[in-house]
Amino acid sequence: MQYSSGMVGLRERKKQRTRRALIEAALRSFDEKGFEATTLAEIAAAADISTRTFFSYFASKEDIVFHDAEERHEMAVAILADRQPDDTVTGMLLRVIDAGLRWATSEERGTVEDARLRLRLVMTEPALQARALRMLLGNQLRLARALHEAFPERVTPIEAAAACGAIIGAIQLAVVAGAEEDRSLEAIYHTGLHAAEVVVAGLRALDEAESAAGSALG
Amino acid sequence: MQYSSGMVGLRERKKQRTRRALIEAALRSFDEKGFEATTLAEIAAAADISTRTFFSYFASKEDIVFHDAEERHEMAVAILADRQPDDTVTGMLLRVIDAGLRWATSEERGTVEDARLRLRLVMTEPALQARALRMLLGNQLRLARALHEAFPERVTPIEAAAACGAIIGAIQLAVVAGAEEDRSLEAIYHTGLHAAEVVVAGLRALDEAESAAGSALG
DNA sequence: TCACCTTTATGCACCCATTGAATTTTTGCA
DNA sequence: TGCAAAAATTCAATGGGTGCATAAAGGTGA
Repeated sequence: MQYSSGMVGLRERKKQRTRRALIEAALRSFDEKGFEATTLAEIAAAADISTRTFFSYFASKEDIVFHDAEERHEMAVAILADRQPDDTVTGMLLRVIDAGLRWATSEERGTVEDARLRLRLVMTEPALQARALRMLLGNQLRLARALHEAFPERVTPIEAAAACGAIIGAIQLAVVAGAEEDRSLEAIYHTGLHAAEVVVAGLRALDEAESAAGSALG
Repeated sequence: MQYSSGMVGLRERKKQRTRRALIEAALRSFDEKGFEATTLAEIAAAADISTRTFFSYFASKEDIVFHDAEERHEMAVAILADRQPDDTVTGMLLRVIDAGLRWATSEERGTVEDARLRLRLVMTEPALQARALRMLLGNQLRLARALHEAFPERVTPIEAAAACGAIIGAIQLAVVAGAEEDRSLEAIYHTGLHAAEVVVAGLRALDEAESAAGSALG
């Protein structure tokens, strides 16, 4: 049952190799020439397949960049799935956020350069930004559903949606706003966490003190 | 200085008439056949211009749907621009939110049908959703800058971004999540307000009581 | 009213992503 | 080896979008 890469046939191995080749060729080209300037024909040629065949690997040019987004989301949902009796809504949400931010800024499976490139591309290329935002919206919806299922007695579906939308929306905007200056991945990570803390404390807290930097995270 | 439609030349009037014709023809067709199924050629033909000329009126097919989004955003920024000494961050933000929600769900300048159609299109058509999200992100950034300028002593630029991202992100997700059932425009308006209140109170409040429906709004 | 300049509009030739259909090549397996 | 299924290829077409050169108005001063 496990696809441990040794017991699968030639067919599957070849497919994975082509997939890898496509991703690497595309990312290299996006890096050098930009996303728009890179044509599908070039990407396909670099991986030795016809342009038509490209579409049996990815549904669109944009999808190459987000090829591993699904597992990230599954990780987030998995965290919510095993709620313990003494878990709190904010506690679990912050755990999800922390894991997600680490994922985006450290990137275990690829190099750190990949993470940096991806961030740059999404900030720069309109088509990728649009795709990323749509994906983010979809994932937020699923996350909200998972949150409500984890805490059915504390949050309504709408409140779960508000909570997920708020915390992810805050992080997203804070990161984008802070990205104007050249920043390290660590700085981005901390900006995201700070934004999350503001949301946990509530906007009202912004009016009650000079700064809302609290102790939301252990 | 005022463009009162009587003192402008024939050139300008003709341009506005063509623009109107494009918008109306396009929206009607989007409504009847869907966004994707409507081609630029049809839209242009309905307004009696060549398809090439279409692009001197709108930069893309999607832009027709959001033709009046800019003034909405200017209204939001205008609210923040005249902060009074006793205004609070959350108070002003809620005022902006309330105005924006009313704008989207009541639509003074067009019919209510226009508002309903636009919501349906954005929920349904991937291309429009992507465009809407990108526009929303840009507007949030500008709103965050305006918020920081209105309260430079209370919120840092990052906190302003977190606040705007949180409240708009919460509303967005709550509205999208709640849109699965057929809902009236009033119901959408109230869902949005409820989401905003959750954010104002803070996510932590979700853990402190059974429900977080508070009295954030007078 | 005419000549002249500036804005708009158009036609045309492209590029590129994406899709459908028909066909051919590969691979897995009996 | 031979055959069925999966994958890759070829070919054609659609549709959004752009650059460019040219034509048609519209505005303006003399």
